[in-house]
Amino acid sequence: MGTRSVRVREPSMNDVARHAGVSSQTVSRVANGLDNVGESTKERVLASMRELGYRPNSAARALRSGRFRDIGVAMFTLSSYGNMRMLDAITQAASELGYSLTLDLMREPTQRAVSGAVTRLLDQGVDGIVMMIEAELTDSAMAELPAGLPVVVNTSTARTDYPVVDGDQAAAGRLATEHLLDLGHRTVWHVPGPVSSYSAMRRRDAWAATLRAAGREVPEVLQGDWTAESGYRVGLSIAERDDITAIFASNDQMALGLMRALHEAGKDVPGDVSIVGCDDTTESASYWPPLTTVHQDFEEQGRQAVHAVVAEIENGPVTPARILAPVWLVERSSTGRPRA
Amino acid sequence: MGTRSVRVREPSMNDVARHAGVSSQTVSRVANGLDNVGESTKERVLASMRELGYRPNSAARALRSGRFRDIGVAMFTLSSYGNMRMLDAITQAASELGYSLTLDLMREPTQRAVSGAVTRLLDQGVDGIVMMIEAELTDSAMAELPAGLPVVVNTSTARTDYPVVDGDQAAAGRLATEHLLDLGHRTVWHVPGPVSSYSAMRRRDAWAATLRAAGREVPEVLQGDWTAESGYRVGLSIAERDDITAIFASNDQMALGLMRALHEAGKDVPGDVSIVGCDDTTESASYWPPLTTVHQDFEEQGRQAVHAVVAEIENGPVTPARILAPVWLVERSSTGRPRA
DNA sequence: CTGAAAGCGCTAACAA
DNA sequence: TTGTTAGCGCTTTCAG
Repeated sequence: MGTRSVRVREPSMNDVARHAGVSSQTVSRVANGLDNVGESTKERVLASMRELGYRPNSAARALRSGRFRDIGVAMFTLSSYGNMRMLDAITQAASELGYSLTLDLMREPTQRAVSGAVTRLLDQGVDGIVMMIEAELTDSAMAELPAGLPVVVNTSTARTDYPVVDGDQAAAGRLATEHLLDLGHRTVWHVPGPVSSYSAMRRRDAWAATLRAAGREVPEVLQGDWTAESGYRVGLSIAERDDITAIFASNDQMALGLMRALHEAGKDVPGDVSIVGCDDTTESASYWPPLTTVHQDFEEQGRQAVHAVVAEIENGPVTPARILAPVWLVERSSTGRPRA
Repeated sequence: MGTRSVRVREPSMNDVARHAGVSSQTVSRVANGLDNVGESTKERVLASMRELGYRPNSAARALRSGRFRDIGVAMFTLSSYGNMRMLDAITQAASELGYSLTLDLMREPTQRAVSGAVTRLLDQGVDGIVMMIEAELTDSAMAELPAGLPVVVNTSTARTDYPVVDGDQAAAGRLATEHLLDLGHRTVWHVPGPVSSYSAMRRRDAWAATLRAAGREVPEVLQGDWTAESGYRVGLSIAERDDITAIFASNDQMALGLMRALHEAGKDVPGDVSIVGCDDTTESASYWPPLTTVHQDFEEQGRQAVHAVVAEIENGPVTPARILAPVWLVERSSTGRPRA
């Protein structure tokens, strides 16, 4: 303990080979778990490895084999609940498949930032990339990707030449809206996420379509930007209106802000206004009141994304699939029938 | 354009050298930004690089130089607000210093899990490791680390032979408690995080010490486990008691759960009970009521951790520092004077 | 089942 | 300022 001195040379395969009295080739075979090695030889090699504290040199291996067994993840802020959950699932899935994970965060939603992230990841030597981007810049940024690089994108885009994994945002918008309509509300108002977001756009479209299909009026949108703060501002702006009895917020944070504004204005949720969120963050069950929301299976999305890149890495280009993770409504206490 | 075909060989330094009519050594110098290269030669090489789409091979570089310019992060769940923020800051700081980041998540708080993570990171070839662990297993697990490996730990432990970066948990507990006492509360109750957590323990100790220093009774602890759910359960269990007027919860989520239980029981916050949280999560400002809490500078911690490992990587062992990031109280609406 | 030879792409050390 | 030589630790290929 406490002897954290200068770094010494790590033992190499040659060292192990010499120690075990075999060729370095045999050591390599043992290290890679190949079966064309005699039982006793294998034992001997394993023993030497242990004794010497051998650790394979991934640089040498990668140099030789051209594979790093490393996948890169490029995404914007971790602070979004969905991103965080997906990253969690991605790390787990990657490690289960024997891949390590290199993370690169993009600071701004610009094409430059995306290219920068991809470049850094590529320079680093990743075998494939999972891109978690949801803005419009996707397409042009993706055009720069080197041909043949396995890539999986989180949010659907116009392009269709790489696998896409996403939640079923259309269903999310529909489920939330139908729930409110079923409760007897005349129509449903909507607080969408930023216009640059594909997910937000898809939820919004589904909300409007559901309303139209039911023959209801489609109110003007109450623009938000994903933050609770924006939900709060929206809430303040409509707190005095008695004609608004049902609101679908495109994420839980905005729903939270909305409820805070309503509380401050002395309105009751769900007595005066029913609120539905989206994502089902861990804490939404503890909001006041506990939030009715649409659950997204981010874990599933993360897992699918990794499986898709790894499949591409190991088996070459596949016909790009488009995977939609299911969503479902979680009914809690922020919704109810409108007052008679 | 959908031409994601088979991968072709990437151009090497030799290719660039041939193309530019110089030696591969010169290309290397240009690639590394050394200044002992003629201006015109440099231009020519740069042009060739661009034309051929040259990208340095990090495996070869790492093999030769023994450095990957990669730091590993081992941590438990991403779902804790603090971890998430720190990881965010760590990624940013690493990329600013020209390091890439490999992430490994440990699934359970066991020694085995920690060793596993370290092993994977080491096999991957990281130059240093930032460990974000806060349980007691730290010490024994750390004992296994190879000598000479730059390591920074997030939570203080008994060991002192590697740099430690942490928030000032003692100040957090003191600030929260003093705030409530200053408001006129007779004493302050406490909902600590799990007993296995060092941070929780330190906040708790500070809470008790502050109470004792003020000559107040130190009530029994209301045990939580970081989740909002546990805060809710605690809240339910004390909802009927009129002698409890002030509670310090060791994180914001537990405070949220606590407030939900109090609301359900018809109690007013802060009218009947004042609540202080800890961490200052983004959403705590939108809780109902907006939460008074102790702000932790997780960004600072992440940044410091990276700077510390990188310093160790680049300059060799340093005398291990113990860095405490400052905390401060953020007063919002969940605290007030007790009823007369 | 085992070994020898060659070389992946790069940089450190030296020479010109 | 530029080039030459060698070799990092491993795996691929080919021989035995």
